[in-house]
Amino acid sequence: MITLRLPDGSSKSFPGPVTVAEIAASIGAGLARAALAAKVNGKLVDTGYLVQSDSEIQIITERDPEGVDVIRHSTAHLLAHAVKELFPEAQVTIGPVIENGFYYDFSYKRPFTPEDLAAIEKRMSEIAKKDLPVVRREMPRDEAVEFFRSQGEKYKAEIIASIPEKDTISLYGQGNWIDLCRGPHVPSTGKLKTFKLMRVAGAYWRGDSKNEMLQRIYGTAWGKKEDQEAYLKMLEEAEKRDHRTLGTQLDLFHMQPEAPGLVFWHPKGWSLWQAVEQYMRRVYRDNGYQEVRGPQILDRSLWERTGHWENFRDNMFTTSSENRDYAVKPMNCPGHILIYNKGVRSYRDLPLRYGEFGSCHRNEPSGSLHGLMRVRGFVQDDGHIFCTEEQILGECVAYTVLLQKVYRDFGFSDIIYKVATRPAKRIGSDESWDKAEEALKESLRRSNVNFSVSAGEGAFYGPKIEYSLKDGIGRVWQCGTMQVDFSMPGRLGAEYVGEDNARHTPVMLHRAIVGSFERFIGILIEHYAGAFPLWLAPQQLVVMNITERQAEYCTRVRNELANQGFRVILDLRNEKISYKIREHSLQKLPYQVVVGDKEVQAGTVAVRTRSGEDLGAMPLEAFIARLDSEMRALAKAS
RNA sequence: GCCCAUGUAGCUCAGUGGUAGAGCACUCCCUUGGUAAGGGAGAGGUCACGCGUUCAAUCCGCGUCAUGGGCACCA
Repeated sequence: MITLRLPDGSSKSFPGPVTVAEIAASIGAGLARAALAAKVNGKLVDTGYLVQSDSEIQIITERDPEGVDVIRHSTAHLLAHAVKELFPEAQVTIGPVIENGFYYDFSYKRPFTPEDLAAIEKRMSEIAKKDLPVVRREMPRDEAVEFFRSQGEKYKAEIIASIPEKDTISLYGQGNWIDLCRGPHVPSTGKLKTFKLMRVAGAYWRGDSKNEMLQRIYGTAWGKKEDQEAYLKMLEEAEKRDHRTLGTQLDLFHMQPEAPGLVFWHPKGWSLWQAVEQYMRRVYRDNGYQEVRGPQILDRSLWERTGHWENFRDNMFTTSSENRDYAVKPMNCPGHILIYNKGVRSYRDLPLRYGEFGSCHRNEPSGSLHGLMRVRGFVQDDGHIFCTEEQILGECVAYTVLLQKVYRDFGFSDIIYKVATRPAKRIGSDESWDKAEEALKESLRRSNVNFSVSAGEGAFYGPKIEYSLKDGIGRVWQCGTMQVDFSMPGRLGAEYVGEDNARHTPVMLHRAIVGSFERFIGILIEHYAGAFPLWLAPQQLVVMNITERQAEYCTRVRNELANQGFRVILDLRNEKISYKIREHSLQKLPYQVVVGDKEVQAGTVAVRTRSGEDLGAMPLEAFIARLDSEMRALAKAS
């Protein structure tokens, strides 16, 4: 007798061992049809799994996240099956589930083309329609290695050979096709109805750039058709708000072949930059940072002392003159230490905080460049805090509070926290690491936030907190960082005189809130889809006339708004008002001011918002008061 | 850096082995019109760059550069 507990709390008994499919059928015909897999005592299994003892069981369908994952995994198999039918020489490797879908890597003599993709997708649908049962079977490891080797699947054999010898391997087959897999999978290929192949790309075998390149096919798969449609729609939306597209449309910036990975900021883009920079400058000023500025290039010998010349030589831009070698700075910290070192510091000076809008250059690999998100020249809101180990906690607590306020002001409310702890290869004593890691964690606890720990992911010179924000369409970007550094102050000879009148090496904290301005502005562009809140908008207002008769009045209104500190443009062109409104709406200006004879006569302005709302006519002073209060409220989510 | 694709007017994109086209933008003219495109005319391109094949190359081949999608990298 076997008793099963169901998620609703009820129980069901069976006279002997019973499969998941039979259990589902005993509950209802509908559930039997919908069953994709099951969770037995928390473990995900196939519908063919035989339950042999009392268990907690939950039938998994496409409504469960696990069900969608099973569908995606099985669709990856379906893809491999179709590829093997169409291209028998192709060798299979791995095909995992990823966010929103799956991929499968193949080794083939030539890259797959978009036409191949269409043919493969068609074949996948055909195989799915046949509703082939998906069958699990098990095999000792060595037998499995032999099996795949005999099939000419050397990659698969290699993967299995790296599994411990004693383990039993599970294989999944459908029709005449078979693959190594942990499972679980859907009961039959007919369950796979909603999928789409997205693209082909190269990917290294086992993720190592020393290995050969495989052909990776990406696909998306869903339980419900509507979910896939919503996903494809979301992709379209994301494409529309791509910062590169908007950068051109809104005339913010451009890049060109003479300067790959470097940005030409146009007037409107630079205006946006300045809004961010001036805000961040206030952040420095109001939080105990002294703004500094170091030189752009520094002698090679300095980079040898920091270790950069040895470790990052290929990624640094260098230049030489009069028999001296220089490197364009890839980071700002050495400069800050050199400033710190000029003079004798006392423990009374600590914590000492420097902040810089530091311009750095790194020769990133050509293939990694990506719009504003990954560039070769960038500016960081780079701050360094010199302090004692005891002061780390207090500094981190204050920093997290500050970062939260900054992100909120920019319109981001969702922040993700991660602490990266000591790696195997590291410097510094275990006591120091203990103290520093605990300080980072404790600072987050005191901020009352949830955080995850990435064990071993810290830098060799110290642990760090990584702060990521979630944008308007749910994408996550890592921007902020707080890193403890036990190494660099010592390397460059930074010290302070302690209470004991002896010299000590300070701890240095590296911290940035927005990270790279370029990237952060790229994120802002996409977050707001170019419709920036008033305080960030490059052009906040436009004043336009209806006929020539109001030109002079419009000019006076423009001048007054400009005098009040607003970024305002004047549009007196000989065009219809609807034409002008359309144009400035497309340029996403927050407010449009219309002036016709009526307004001139009444001494008012007619105001229209970006969203198309007509605020009606009002005295200019009333409009300015409204703008002022909106500016004070700072950023609001779009 | 690696794989694949792409590169035609300021922008978005058609197109062809016989040196090119549209829409928008731009200039000029008409129009002075009240909340998302008024009308007409004009100007604008070494078809990314280099080398080949060819009587002839924007088109075919090779190379370079850049961009895009991934991979790898990211102090």
